[in-house]
Amino acid sequence: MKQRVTIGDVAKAAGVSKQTVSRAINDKGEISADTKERIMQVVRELGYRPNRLAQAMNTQKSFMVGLIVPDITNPFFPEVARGVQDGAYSSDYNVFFCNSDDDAKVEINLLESLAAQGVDGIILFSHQATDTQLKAFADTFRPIVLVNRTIAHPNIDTLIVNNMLGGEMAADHLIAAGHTEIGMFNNRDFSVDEIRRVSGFRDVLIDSGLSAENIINAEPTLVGGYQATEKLFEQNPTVSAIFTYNDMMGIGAIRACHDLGRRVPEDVAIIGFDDIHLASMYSPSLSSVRVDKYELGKLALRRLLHLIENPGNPLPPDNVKLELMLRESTRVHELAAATAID
Amino acid sequence: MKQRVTIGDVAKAAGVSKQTVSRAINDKGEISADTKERIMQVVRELGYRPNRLAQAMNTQKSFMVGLIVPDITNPFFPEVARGVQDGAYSSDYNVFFCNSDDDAKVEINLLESLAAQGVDGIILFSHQATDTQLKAFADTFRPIVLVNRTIAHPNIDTLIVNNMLGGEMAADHLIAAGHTEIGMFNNRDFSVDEIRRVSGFRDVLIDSGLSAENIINAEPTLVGGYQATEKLFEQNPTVSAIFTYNDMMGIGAIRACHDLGRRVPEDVAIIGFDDIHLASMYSPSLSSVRVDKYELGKLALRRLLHLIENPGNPLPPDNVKLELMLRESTRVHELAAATAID
DNA sequence: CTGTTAGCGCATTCAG
DNA sequence: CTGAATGCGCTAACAG
Repeated sequence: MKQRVTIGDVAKAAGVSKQTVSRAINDKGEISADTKERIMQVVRELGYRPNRLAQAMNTQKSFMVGLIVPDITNPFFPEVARGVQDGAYSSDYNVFFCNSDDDAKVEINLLESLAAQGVDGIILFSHQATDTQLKAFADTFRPIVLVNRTIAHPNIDTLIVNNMLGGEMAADHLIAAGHTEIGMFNNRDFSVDEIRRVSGFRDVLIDSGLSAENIINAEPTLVGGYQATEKLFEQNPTVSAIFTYNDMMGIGAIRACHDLGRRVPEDVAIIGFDDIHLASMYSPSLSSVRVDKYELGKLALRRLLHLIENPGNPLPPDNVKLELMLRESTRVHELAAATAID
Repeated sequence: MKQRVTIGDVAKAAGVSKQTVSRAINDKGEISADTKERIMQVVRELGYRPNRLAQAMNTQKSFMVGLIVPDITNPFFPEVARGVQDGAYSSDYNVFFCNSDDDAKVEINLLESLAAQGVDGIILFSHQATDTQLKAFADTFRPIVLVNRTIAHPNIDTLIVNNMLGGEMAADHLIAAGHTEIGMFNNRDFSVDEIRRVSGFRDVLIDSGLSAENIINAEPTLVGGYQATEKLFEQNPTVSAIFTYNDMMGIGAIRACHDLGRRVPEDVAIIGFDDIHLASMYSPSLSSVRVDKYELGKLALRRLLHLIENPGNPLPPDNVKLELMLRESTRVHELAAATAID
């Protein structure tokens, strides 16, 4: 294989020093317009591209960032990742998009590995690592943007979705529709901001004098939602509505209802969370609290890049839009055919 | 922020030279057992981790690889990515998992960007860039493993799924079930190995004396499959079965049939390709030609790492398993309730 | 405006 | 078995 062309090759071909080439390509420092033009000409001819690793050695800036999520196969996260990547690419960054398997040990390993690899910062969705672990890591690292979790640390910034509000929106709707026995599926892990969506939901039930006991903890996946549904109806066969921690659980729940001979929405209304693309294409389509995932990714990246440039000075808190999308899974009296793709 | 500890810090603390530390951590070169033990002790105490960027400068090996796919939000690819990443992590590599948007320009940009970033190799799912473009890139780069596409070039290795066979399996089944008017949804782009799944399917139809004209080209997405279905039935309302390029199109097709008042499978049988996790959870569940995605990712990575270690000597061709998964979308006489999660 | 020197953190020569 | 020099490709700090 041909060796990649270096700054030295360009310098030689242009008859100048390496430094001058560096100045030309980085567009800084004074340099005469025509030598610059001449150099850029050579750069183009030789197809030179600066070696980022070498650049990173001096500048301590690698133009790499990490994105760690618990489950890369949950469609929510790839949609977030698109937002992160599009933002990153337009600022000339590359993104390590990593899967932690929702496992504390893997999370820490990934953090350490990315740090050793030299990333300039990390966007982290973490449920498992403890505050202490994350703080210890942050001590020796650079900016981290933590999503849906708050840790007080100079290197850790936070981006929170108003999950409690989302839960309340869903609860208000189901109660207004007349449901009195309502089930909730929560992520099996808690103690983080994210599960506020379920506690927000639950608070509304309690305020309305309804039972708030029908909670099942399970994996936030298709299978988790499926099994939680079986369990729920074993415990309480009279439930007529379910609110799920995310859409994957909601879809699993629809499928389970189908297999259990309970019709959705006639017998059971279901509302999910996230509004992944699939929610509107499922059959019946799934009502859901929409999170603007692409925007969420873009915002997280924006916060991170800002912190990289301005250590210790995070942007003012962002607001991620939420919207209750009502579809067939909560709709009884309208015709299914009226629902198009959205 | 505390500065990350370097090899020099360890050397000083252990009272030896940097070289000796280097030897200790890399476990090569002769070094006495007890000085090594002493050094490793200090390494642990200080929490030292070698800086990969610096290592890469000398060794020309960054322990980073790229994975470029056309659509990160198609669940097929995250499942492949898991295989790639799990393989990579166990060999101490990090993976840039990138989305090309199925756009030639983006593909090339990503390739160039990853190359500048210093990756040791790239796994590429590409439909858009031309052979010429890819060859030109490969000329100045390192190993590439191309999936489902063949290009003769010393730096380009190939991993092919036997798509033609998969198509044939699906066709055999539908014909045996008595279908005579069968639609096919193909990826809008062609000329690559991957679309052989549809041509394999088509060949069987022709050999059986059936019409092979009901082909629609569309985006390989939910919406693409949805719209293709509308178009297909406009053109030929008598079609009783559809084979789709991938599962996303298949699910879009089921949903479209539902909205068009055609029952699946009673009026229309549907078979997809890939067997993404969702296929078995959709309602009705989608029959599909299963590709072992995780294994595919692992194999691709294995081929790539082998090529990184042994330039120019690819492994013998691999065989990715295929299996026809029959579910509700092609099943008329069995009870839906009989289908559990699989 | 341009060239020279130095060094980022590490591994690969070599001496000792 | 260990230490001292040299350089990976590039940029920052100086010279000139």
